[in-house]
Amino acid sequence: MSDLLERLRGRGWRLTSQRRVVAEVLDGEHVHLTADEVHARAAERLPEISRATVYNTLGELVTLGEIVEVSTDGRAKRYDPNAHRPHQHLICTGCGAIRDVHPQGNPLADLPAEQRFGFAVSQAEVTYRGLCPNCAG
Amino acid sequence: MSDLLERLRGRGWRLTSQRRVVAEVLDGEHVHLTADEVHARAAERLPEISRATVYNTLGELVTLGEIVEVSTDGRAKRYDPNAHRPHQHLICTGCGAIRDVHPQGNPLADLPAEQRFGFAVSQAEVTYRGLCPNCAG
DNA sequence: TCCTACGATGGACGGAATCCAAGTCAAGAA
DNA sequence: TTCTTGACTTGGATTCCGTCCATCGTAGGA
Repeated sequence: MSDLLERLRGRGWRLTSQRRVVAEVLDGEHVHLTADEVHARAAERLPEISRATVYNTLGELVTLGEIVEVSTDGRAKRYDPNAHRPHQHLICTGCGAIRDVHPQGNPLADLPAEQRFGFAVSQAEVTYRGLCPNCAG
Repeated sequence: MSDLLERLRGRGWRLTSQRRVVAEVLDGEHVHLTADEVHARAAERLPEISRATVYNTLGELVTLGEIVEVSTDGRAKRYDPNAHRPHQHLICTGCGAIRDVHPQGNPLADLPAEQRFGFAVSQAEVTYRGLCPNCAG
């Protein structure tokens, strides 16, 4: 059993076949899938799984901090299984491909106190955009 | 007539009452409105204006670079009329309020060449999140 | 093995945005 | 000024993404 499933069990999760399959899909693919893509891959192994269950499970995994929601454009959210290493995203403006990137520096430190307007700023998310090699050709 | 309408005319826009009203709404309010809020404010002056027209006009203004689309959460997109001065956004995780902020430094420079994977990176968008003074209370 | 509360199901529902065919009108031409 | 035309507007239907809900099923403890 994967580390992910171990952790979920440790948190008191009831281990159903549906949750197992969703977790395995995310654990196996290190890409950024939409909920529908997760559902499609899960349904290959467990044909009766419903979309509602996939949405529920994804939401729970996000709450537990095991995966991260990525809202790139205004389209469907994507789910990033690489939640334990902090990173940012680089998105192709042509085809929408997403890569994890690790910029230097700390963007949080770049926001001076007088630019915080009394907010308790806790997070800085950076999205880089540009054309990928394929789309630039 | 406002500068914005001047520029649009210069670009060959047919100047309809609907477009004029939408442009005026955005020019007047320096907040981040949703398409529906733009429609509501526009309808105060031009009751028959349709949602489709508001969406069309917003899309055209985005293409022309006069306004910027902001996808904060998974909810409705917001439109930022402050497109000519580069800036980033600070969003309250409690109430969703948005402020324009001007961080120091250049996030684009923080992405080393070996982290660009051949992309022609042209833009870096930073979203800060935290609790605003009201929500922190 | 039995119980039961937690989880799964799938169809209905909702908001956001787009599409489309038909009607309207801004602005250049005469 | 009036005419003409293609760009623009309209609103209802449609799609897409996601959530809700009543009902059914089942994991896992007793």
